[in-house]
Amino acid sequence: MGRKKIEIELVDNKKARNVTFSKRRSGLFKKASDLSILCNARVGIVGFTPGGKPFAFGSPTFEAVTNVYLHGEEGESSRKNVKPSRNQNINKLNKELSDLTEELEEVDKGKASMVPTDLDLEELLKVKTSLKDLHGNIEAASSLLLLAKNPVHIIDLD
Amino acid sequence: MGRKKIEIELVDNKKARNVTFSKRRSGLFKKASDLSILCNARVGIVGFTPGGKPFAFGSPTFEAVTNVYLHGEEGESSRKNVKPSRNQNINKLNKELSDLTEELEEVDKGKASMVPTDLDLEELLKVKTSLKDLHGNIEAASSLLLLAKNPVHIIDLD
DNA sequence: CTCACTATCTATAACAA
DNA sequence: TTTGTTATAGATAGTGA
Repeated sequence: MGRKKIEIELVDNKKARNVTFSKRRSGLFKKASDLSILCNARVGIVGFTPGGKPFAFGSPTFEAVTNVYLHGEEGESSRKNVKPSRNQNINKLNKELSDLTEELEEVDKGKASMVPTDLDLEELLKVKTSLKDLHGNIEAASSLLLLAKNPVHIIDLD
Repeated sequence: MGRKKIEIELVDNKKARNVTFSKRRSGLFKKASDLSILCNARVGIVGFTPGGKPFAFGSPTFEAVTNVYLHGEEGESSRKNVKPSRNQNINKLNKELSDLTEELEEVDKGKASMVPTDLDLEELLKVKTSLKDLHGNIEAASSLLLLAKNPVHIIDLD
């Protein structure tokens, strides 16, 4: 699939590895998206980058996947029981995060109208980036939790 | 990628759709596996077939994905013995998150009524520190929540 | 990181069993 | 539904900004 055939084994060069990861992750997401659209299926992907950062993807949306675990869906054989208390914990975490995001945005706006210095804006950007990571963290955690509570079929390659 | 180009839209013929799903899901799993091996990443996939059946795949294993939340990296040791007291821990962590959010709100309010001075940086540092703490708490909460789960059963599909 | 380029390799659409 | 074949469409390795 490239200029040269490669073996499926750890890419030793760290920089090349990251580039490969970036490209292939995008490709994986597209494949998941295509599969979902072509076949009216739901696909969720979660994982960790080589650097340990969590990432998640959902098609049509991540919620569309997790919601089936949470509430089941019409026309489908019942998806078992899920304890509401635990779901609320997850929802609460997500809400806290949403609230935090709003707060930060307001802080940002406030600063913008307060003769901000360049340094301030930089700091805010960093903070916002951290927030974004947090969201990814929660999303991945939520999905994994939902999964874990509902045993599913695992398929092995090979 | 086939004899003919197709649009990415629902395959109307149901039989063809299922064949497509079956093949593309395999392809997706392989892509996930390759990505995981090539880049030393962890990838988990979950979803529902057109027929509503759940499916999942993990590389290197599904547990390897979830374990990052448990132990940060390798190790799948003591996840079997879950203590009932965990709920208390979860609630406690959730409360801490709420408190942190309140703190941030106060920081925000403080800013709003404050004349922009060099104190801005101080406030920003507070926010950043709070965020860092939040991050840690969320990860801890996630881990505890994960601990509360049932083991993912590895069984053959269908 | 991300984007562009493009020669090659890979996945798969259409068929068939 | 699953598997195999084959012609093509699509993904990407290597490289450079």
